[in-house]
Parts: sequence; structure tokens; C-alpha cells
Amino acid sequence: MASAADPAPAPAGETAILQAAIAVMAEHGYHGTSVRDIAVRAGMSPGALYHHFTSKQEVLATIMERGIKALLSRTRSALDGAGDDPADRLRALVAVQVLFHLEDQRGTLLGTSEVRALQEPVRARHLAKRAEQQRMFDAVVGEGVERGVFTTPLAAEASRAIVVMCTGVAAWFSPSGRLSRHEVVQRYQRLALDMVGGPVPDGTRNGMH
Amino acid sequence: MASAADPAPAPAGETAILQAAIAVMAEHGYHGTSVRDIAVRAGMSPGALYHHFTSKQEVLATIMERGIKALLSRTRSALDGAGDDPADRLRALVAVQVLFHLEDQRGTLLGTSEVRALQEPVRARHLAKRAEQQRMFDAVVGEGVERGVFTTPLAAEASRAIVVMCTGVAAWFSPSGRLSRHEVVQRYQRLALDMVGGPVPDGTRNGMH
DNA sequence: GACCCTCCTAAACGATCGTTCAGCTAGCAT
DNA sequence: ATGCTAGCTGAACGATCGTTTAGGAGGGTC
Repeated sequence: MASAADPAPAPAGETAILQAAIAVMAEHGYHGTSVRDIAVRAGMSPGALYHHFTSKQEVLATIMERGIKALLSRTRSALDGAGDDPADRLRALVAVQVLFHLEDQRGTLLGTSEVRALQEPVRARHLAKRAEQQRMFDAVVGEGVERGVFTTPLAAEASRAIVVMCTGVAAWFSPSGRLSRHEVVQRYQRLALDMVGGPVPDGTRNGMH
Repeated sequence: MASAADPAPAPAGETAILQAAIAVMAEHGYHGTSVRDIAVRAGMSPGALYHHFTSKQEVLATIMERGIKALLSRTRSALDGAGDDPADRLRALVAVQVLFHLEDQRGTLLGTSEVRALQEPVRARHLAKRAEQQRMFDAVVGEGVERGVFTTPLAAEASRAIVVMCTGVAAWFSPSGRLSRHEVVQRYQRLALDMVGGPVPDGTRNGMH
């Protein structure tokens, strides 16, 4: 019964290593983090790490692959349940993108700044998945423009800016800050729709002065 | 006469070290770059580096301090010459922010991902200057909203998103790509004004369907 | 010619790096 | 009891790290 009640069950083995690596690498970067740093934080000796991973590089690769896979999966299922309206679909994309990077801020910092530390061919695979993620935004924005729901002449630029802006929340958000996660999502949905020239709630449209 | 004609005069001494450090550190990060890497690329032996800097850390500090100082200086003088209209002032800020990060893409990558490698008190000073830079955007957006030129209810979020979006160009821009620097500037000016609910040229305003 | 200063090289320093290895322990199957 | 395996410890390995040191080449000044 203790296992269900523990708020932080102090994970062991592979899970402990991955959590420790995310924490330490997010702060000091891949090359700024030693295998000893990771092992100590995971509560084991340096050698024990090599029972679960073949190298420090494989630890990073595992973190990055699972992270991008989870993001792509959540993004796809959000689109699946978003209906047909381009504005709804863009709101769904933004909600997932913002929430994902808010829930795993340290993982996001790793994902954005340590791609360069990945060795091939993992690095190329990772970049391909990031491009795939971007393409889902491009498609939703592009369809909105085709249908006349979005009026921006800068679909490609707006789409890229939206992804960058949503990823950026991981760099400044604080759970004890002024805004809740939900409020951040709502505001970024509005900003995204403003960028593509999409519809916003009655009485609050920009330029209605 | 050769010195004036050489396209790349192969800098020596301190300049060579700084240029080499920016190039190598932008690719592999501070901890992923050795003093030997920097020295070899600068055309000297590792020990020679210590005639110009007291440590590898001081090399990074010099790069970061000069970079943020140049950005702040250019931003301030852009505002000085921008006139009174909030839209013009925001366009001036965006132009500087985009151009600066396009002209020194590698320096930008360093500036955004290696702040964590800076030691105190340089790190704190650097973060303070970054906050100062953000505050200049906040002030321009805030005044535009006060005057009714910008209609967004999300001034703070839009301001932060604009800075993030403009900084982000360093990550994807290619001089041989589809867009010139000038075109990027113009499009990002438009995106920024869309985000704050500002005026855009006649016949192209969003929502005019 | 003597002196100094700038800039450099070559070699070496101790520390720390990623990784390996021999061996110990606890649990489970036979 | 015996054997097997998973998970771990502690010590050690060669390599590379940031930095220091001794000394030399070259140019300007008295």
C-alpha cells in the first residue's frame, strides 16, 4: 500500500537514470554533465549505469527519441479529435504544443539545445521528426488559408513562428508564476489565431476600433 | 595594399581567438569545445590563448558581453530614430532584432544556449541585460495599447512572443534560401503587428473577408 | 649591443573524463 | 542446496581536459 501512497516513489534502474540525466543535462548540457553526475543523482555508482545503457550517448538518444515520439503522438491524436474547423484544429495544435512543453520543461530545454550532441544517425532521425511536427502546423495553417478562414499572406512564416513561440514557453514559465498552464494555453491560442488572421471571439477582434 | 583587398584578412591574436571560439562553440557548445579546438582553429598553440585571456571561461564571457552590448546599443539607437508612432517603433525594434540575429547566427546560438555555462557574476549581468532588451519591447507594445493603436488584450504575452520569434530566425535562416534578409524583416514586422492588433497596409488587413 | 615587451611554441602538470572489469549480493527457479 | 541472472560496487584503464611553465623569435627603444 505504500507504493500507491508515495508521492515520489524514488524510481530505480533505468527510470532513475533517465530522470537523473534529464535533470542534470537540462542544467549543464550534455557535455557539461559527467556519467558520475548522472549516476550519483540516480543513487548508484558510475559503473551501474552501463548495465542499462551502452554509453552516455545512448542515454541522451533514449531521452530525445522518447520525447519527440511522445510529442508527435500527442499532436496526432489532438488533430484526430479536433474536428474540421481550421481554427479549432490550430487551437488544438497550440494546446498540445504549449502543454507538452510546460509539463516537461527540462526535457524541452534538452530537446532544443542538445540536438547537436546527438550522433548520427539518431540526430538525422530526430531532425526528421521535428520537421514532421512542423509540417502538421504548416498543413493546418495552409488549409485554413485555402478555405479563407485564415487571411494571412504569410502562412509559412506564421506557422514557423507559432511553433517557436509555443516551444519557447518552457524557457520562462514558472508553476508559481502569474499564469496557470491553462491560461497560457488560451492566450497562445489567441496569439496564434491573430498571427494567421483567423477568427477570434466576438467583441475582441483586433483592429475593431 | 593587400590588407585592404583581402576579403578575409585572416585575423590574428585576440580577434582570431574570439572568431574561432564563436565558430566552434556554436557548433559543439561551451563544454563540448576544448581550448585546443579553439587554438587550432585560430592558428596557434593552446598556450598562446592564455596570453590574451586568463581562461576559457573568460573567452566565453567576452563573447557574450560584447554580443548583448551590441544588441542593446543597436536596439536603443533604432528606437531613437524611429519617431513617435508605436507601429513605426515596433517595426524598428523587429528590424533590429531580426537583422542582428541574421547577421550573427552563430553568436545568437551561443547567446541563447550557453548562458548556463557562464559563471557568476557575469551570468547575472547577462540575464539582466536580456531582461532590459525585453523591457524595451514591452514598453513599445504597452504604449501602443495605451494609445489605442494596438488592440490586443495580451500585450505582455505578445511582446515576449515577438522577441522569441525574432531570435528564432537564427536557427533556420540560410543566406542561400528562399528569402533575403530584408524580406524576412518585412514579414516579421507584419507578423508582429498582427500579434499586437496593430495597423497593417490597406487591403491586406487580416479579417477583411 | 643591451634591454624589454609582445607573441608565440613545446612540453608537461594534476584532474577529470567515459568506460571496463572482477567480484559481491539478493532473489528466483530447479 | 545449487545454479543463474539482474543489479550493483569499487577500483582501475587510457585519453583528454584546462592550465602552467620555460624558453625562444622578432621588433622597437635607448
